[in-house]
Parts: sequence; C-alpha cells; structure tokens
Amino acid sequence: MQEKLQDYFSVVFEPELLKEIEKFGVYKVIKENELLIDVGGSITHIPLLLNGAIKIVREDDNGDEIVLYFLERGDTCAISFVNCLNYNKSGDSKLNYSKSKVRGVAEKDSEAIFLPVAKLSEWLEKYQSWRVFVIESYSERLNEMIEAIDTLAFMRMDQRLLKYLQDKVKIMRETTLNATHLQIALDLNTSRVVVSRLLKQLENEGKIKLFRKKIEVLEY
DNA sequence: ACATTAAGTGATT
DNA sequence: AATCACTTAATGT
Repeated sequence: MQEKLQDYFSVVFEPELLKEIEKFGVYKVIKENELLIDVGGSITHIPLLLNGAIKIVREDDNGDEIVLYFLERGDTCAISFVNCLNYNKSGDSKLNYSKSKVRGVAEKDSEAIFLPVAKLSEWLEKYQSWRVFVIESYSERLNEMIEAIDTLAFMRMDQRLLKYLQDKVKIMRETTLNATHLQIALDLNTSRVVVSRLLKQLENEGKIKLFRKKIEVLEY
C-alpha cells in the first residue's frame, strides 16, 4: 500500500499526511461490478482511488437510474465527504453517518484506500494539502455533474449514447467495450430497443462496430 | 435438443 | 423516443 500511495499522492500530500493516511486508511481491492455504496447506505468511509474506475449512479424511487460520472485514479468523492461534514456539525451527538444519495459500482477492478470520515475533518484543519485536495476534488465533481446535466438536458439520445461510449473508452482505456445493449440502456435510463437501434445507426455511420456483448469504438 | 439470453426489426403511439 | 410483439442468433445445460 505504501508504494502505491507514494506513486499517486506523494506530490499531492505532505509526508506527515501520507503517514496518517497509511495509518488510518484501509487498503482494499475492489472487483469489477462490486457495489461500494448503495442509495441510502451510510457513508462511513471515503475512498481514495489508486487506480481503476468507479461509476457513480443516481437512482430514484422507482429504481430508474442515470450515470452521473466516473471516479478515476486520484479521485475521491468529495461531494459525499462535504455532505458528511454538514451533517455532523448540524447534527445530533449520536454517531450517525449521512446517507448516500448515489450508488457507486466498480466499473473495473480497482484499488482504493478507505478513509474514515472522522479523520477527514480533522485533517482539514491540520493539513494545507488536504484542504487543497478536497476543494479541488469537490470542484471537479461539480463540473462533472454540470456536464451530466447538460448532456441530459440538451443532447438527443443518439448523441448521449455516443458520448457515453466515448467516455467509457477513456475510462477503461480500451476501445473495445464489454457491454450489452441492456446494460447501456439502464445506464442511460432508456429502453434496450432504442439503444439497439441507435447503436446500429452509429455502426452504419462508421463510428462503432458491433459484436455480441462487445462494442468497438472507432471514433473517440 | 431445449431453454435462456442478446440483439434486430416493423408497427404503433 | 418508448413500447409491443415478434424474430433471429448465440450460448449454456
């Protein structure tokens, strides 16, 4: 764990903070499709992603879902973190953790260090580098959310689909994606039939190539 | 050989 | 863009 911490964060964090992270953080290997946090689940730890990718999904009461954004190497879900802070301040004395409004699923095998929320606010006061990191991360997440809203509000389904595929290529670092039409439909909150048709269209336009349970993206 | 799951398609709203 | 109803193709047992 130390080496990996060094690799990714030695430039970002001061040595003392790194030591603390080593001490209180729990290193974990996350398998593809593993559920990290579900809607309504308590947030007890915040992940510091070493590598891999986590898909953050919003789910409403009917179980309809929309992909908000992906967490990548060096990312953390600062939104949930700040959420925790607010909760604890305004909060009761009991050790209640705030509830997650999103779901996090591993998009591929990943490694992360899980940090207990209690430590995080402490570090906020102690370490300058931690403050910077959290604020930057927060702003990144916010921008990604705005981007997600834009695509949702202003783009037609075919464009959204293409963007989805291209984003995924970026995150997976592979041009050939493993995904069924149904899975994609769920991510975009549409029906499988629509996805199938639009994918066919994209294939005819020469932008992608279709296989069974696989899609090769040619333009990205 | 049969059942199950993934993908393709026309017609309708 | 969604839904229905149906077909075809690939895969698992």
